[in-house]
Amino acid sequence: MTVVEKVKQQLKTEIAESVVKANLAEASQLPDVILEVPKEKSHGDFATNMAMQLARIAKKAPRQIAEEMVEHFDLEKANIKKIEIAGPGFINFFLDNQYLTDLIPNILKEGEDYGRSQAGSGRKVQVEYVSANPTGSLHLGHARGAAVGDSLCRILDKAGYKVSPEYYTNDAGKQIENLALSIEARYFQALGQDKELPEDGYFGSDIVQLGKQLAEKHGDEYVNIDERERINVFRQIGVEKLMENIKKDLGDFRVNFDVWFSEESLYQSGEIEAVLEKLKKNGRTYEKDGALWFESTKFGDDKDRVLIKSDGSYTYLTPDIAYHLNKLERGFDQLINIWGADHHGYIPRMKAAIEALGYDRDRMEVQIIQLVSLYKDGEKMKMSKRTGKAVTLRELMEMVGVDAMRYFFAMRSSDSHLDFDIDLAVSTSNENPVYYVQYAHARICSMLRQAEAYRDMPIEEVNLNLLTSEKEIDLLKKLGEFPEVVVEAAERLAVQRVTNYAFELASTLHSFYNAEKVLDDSNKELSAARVALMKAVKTTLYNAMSLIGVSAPEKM
RNA sequence: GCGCUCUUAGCUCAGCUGGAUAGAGCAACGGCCUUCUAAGCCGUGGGUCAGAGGUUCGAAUCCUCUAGGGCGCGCCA
Repeated sequence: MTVVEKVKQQLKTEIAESVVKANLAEASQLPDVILEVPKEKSHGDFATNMAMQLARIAKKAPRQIAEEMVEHFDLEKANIKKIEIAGPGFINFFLDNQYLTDLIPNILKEGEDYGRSQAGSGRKVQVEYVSANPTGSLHLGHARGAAVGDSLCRILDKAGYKVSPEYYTNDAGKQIENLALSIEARYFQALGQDKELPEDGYFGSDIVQLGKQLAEKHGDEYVNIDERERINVFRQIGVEKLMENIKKDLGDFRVNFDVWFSEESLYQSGEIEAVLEKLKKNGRTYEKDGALWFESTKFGDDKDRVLIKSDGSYTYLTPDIAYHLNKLERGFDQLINIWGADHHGYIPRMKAAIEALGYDRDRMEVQIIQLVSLYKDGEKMKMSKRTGKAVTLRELMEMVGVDAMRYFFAMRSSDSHLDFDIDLAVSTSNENPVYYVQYAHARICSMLRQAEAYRDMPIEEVNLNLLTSEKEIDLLKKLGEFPEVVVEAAERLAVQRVTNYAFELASTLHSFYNAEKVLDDSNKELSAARVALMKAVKTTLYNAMSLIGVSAPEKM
């Protein structure tokens, strides 16, 4: 438990006890004690709305209740300097903030682990994201999903969950057939022969390249073999090659997976057959018009879904159900799927399937990633995977750099549209928030480089009680918030909380920097204390930035 | 048409699951470098939280309706 949590806990206990002591309510009737940090500084360090909540139970006016509570407070025990009753019945607490300086030795000791907590109590969470078909390069939409998914994994891990990031490779089915046919066509074209691409083929330049490479490497070796065999070979080569590219792109984007799960493996292991059997046995299927249907409407879907088409092949849904059963059987407490906005209509049927298989539908949680619109020179760029004209993750990475992309994608809540302004992301101006945060880190590093006399001083020898100015207390408070921010971001799957926090901490630092001088030879004791504070800020900034995959430069 | 979702300052968005006078950044305007990095700081202006009802001590937040945007609604994937 951090110092801040201890103090808050203490205060909550005091609040609860004051209610009981004042005979306002029985301990059993007591609502949860809510402590908030007021927006307005003049409203104290913490505030509670307990008096208002008790109005009905105690049958008294809130302000009257507040007064009776205040009479029964043990100020010393709860570290309180001053109490005020304000507004409709808020009780504002002004604390002796000296306790905050204890944060510094803690942060320095914990280092990269500052912010880590046991909030998730080791619950096993699987996060499946990106999962793009190996039929081309990753584009902008995937990039946002990748950034959000990876950041989320890092945050969940920090908050004490046991996280398993996973990529589901759709290496089977019709789209892969089309990929093979597209490669075949490009291969023939590279050999100077005429060959049409299939109607739903992939027109990307990477496929053209691949066809050319195959022609160069293997000549006409594949021209005269059996067509089935040729398609098979191209399918394998295509999946392997494109997955290789995808992995490379993701790696360079600082996104890593523990598990790459192959759809094809579900066919080979017989799990698709097995899940169909299970659904049939549970009486959740029926036959109609020569197809096998899943009664998903019994579980809240708006229409039933076909599992086996009348031509005998599976729909997209079928292996996906098998995949989700596989995940559930692996014993995860929670499955988090990160899907593009175009798949949101797919959620009810997947939840229906999970329920039909006998699991709690809420075991699976879907985080929707909304579309990204790219702007360049004030103009909106359109993306389309099929025409091959899409802006790819790789291209954008080369244009604006990983840091800017990761920051921008982690900056907004993922369920709202994002306008990505390329010119803004590359600009090295003050319009660019990435630099604002990085600059704060670099600034501290610069100071530490010059702080030879203090930077290696053991923390026990530093008089931290000298840190009493308003800006110093602001910084300390902000530092203390970090662990809670991580926990909240994890619980609500809200990556942007961490980004906003990093921005706020940077802002508090810049403000402090302009108000106070850290290195001052005429006051060495204070300088030493401030250097220690700077080290703590540096560590916390670094940790926050790591969570969203943004680098923390030492010089800019 | 039905379902999901979004609508907050001129622009892009936060808003801690119901709290006090709704906040940032950009843009606009005015200040701050003989002092540790001015990619910074300080200040000013800017709002019918899309609209209308409701729930209650209290609503941007919860419920209903309306308007507008996005996405989805295949024996496609």
